[in-house]
Amino acid sequence: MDVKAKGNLQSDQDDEQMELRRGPWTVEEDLKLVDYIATHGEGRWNSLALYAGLKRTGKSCRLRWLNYLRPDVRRGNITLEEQLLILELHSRWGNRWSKIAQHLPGRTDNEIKNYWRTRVQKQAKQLKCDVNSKQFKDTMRYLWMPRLVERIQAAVATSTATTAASATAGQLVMPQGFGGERVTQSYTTPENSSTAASSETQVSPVFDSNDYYVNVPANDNPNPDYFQASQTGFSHQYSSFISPSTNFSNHGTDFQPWLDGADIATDNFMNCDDFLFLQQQFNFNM
DNA sequence: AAGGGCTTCAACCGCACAGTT
DNA sequence: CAACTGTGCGGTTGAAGCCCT
Repeated sequence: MDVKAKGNLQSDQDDEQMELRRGPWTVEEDLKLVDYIATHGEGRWNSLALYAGLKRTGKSCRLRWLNYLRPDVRRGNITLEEQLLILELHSRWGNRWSKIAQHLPGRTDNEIKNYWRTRVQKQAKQLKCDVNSKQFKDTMRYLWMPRLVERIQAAVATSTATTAASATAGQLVMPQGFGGERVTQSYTTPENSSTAASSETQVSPVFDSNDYYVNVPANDNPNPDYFQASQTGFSHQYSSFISPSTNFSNHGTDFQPWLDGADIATDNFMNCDDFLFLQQQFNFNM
């Protein structure tokens, strides 16, 4: 057996004692793991694997449980709100996937990491720019994120027209001014996490009214009105980074891809027009 | 229909670090 | 204090499914 892990002596010993399984988990293995944890709880993964009769490493059991079998794991497409939050939190913390995941209940760090690599990095690659470059970050901040905000607003406007908005216990509520709508959210931000237990917390799901700008160096801010706008309220933050006086200011009225109703898909935040526009911007500025 | 390329995501790996012995 | 053990994290891989020709 190919044992590459050298940092975990216990794993090596386990390998020597019995043939360890690798690769995809079977239904039987899943059931064993779930049953054992239901009875004995999680933790002590190496011994858990042994006592549960699983020919897996403790690490493998832990990963399978946390990323797949845990009852509160959310599956399915990343929603627009989640996309927005991921972009925002990544702009703050970088590849701190587990930290980001803490603010998206039910989403795992692995899932977020995969999302970033398959969607966001792919776009950067297609634009032939580095995902960590200022240009790409500005693109996220001034184009993709406002685009997502607009889409969320559009979706909310549609849903509230048919069903009365109801903020249920445990959900968070976007503040008034976020498109004038009350948007229930199920995630928490660093700013609200301490108060998330309250039944209705009036916080920004994406930005704290100060934090976002505090983290932007003065000479990194393309818009002199930016900070001032941030002082005046949540909605101004969004409007200000929708129309920064930068590379993207020549959108005029022609470029409003996020208002294209046909493109309101939850898993693609960039359509053909977006991409062509961005390519032009990048070529122009390079 | 087939097969080659691409995308997605579950799973693995190596490392770091904290706790325990 | 050193060795050992358990856990968590970020990076990477590879199998499976999808898409295109």
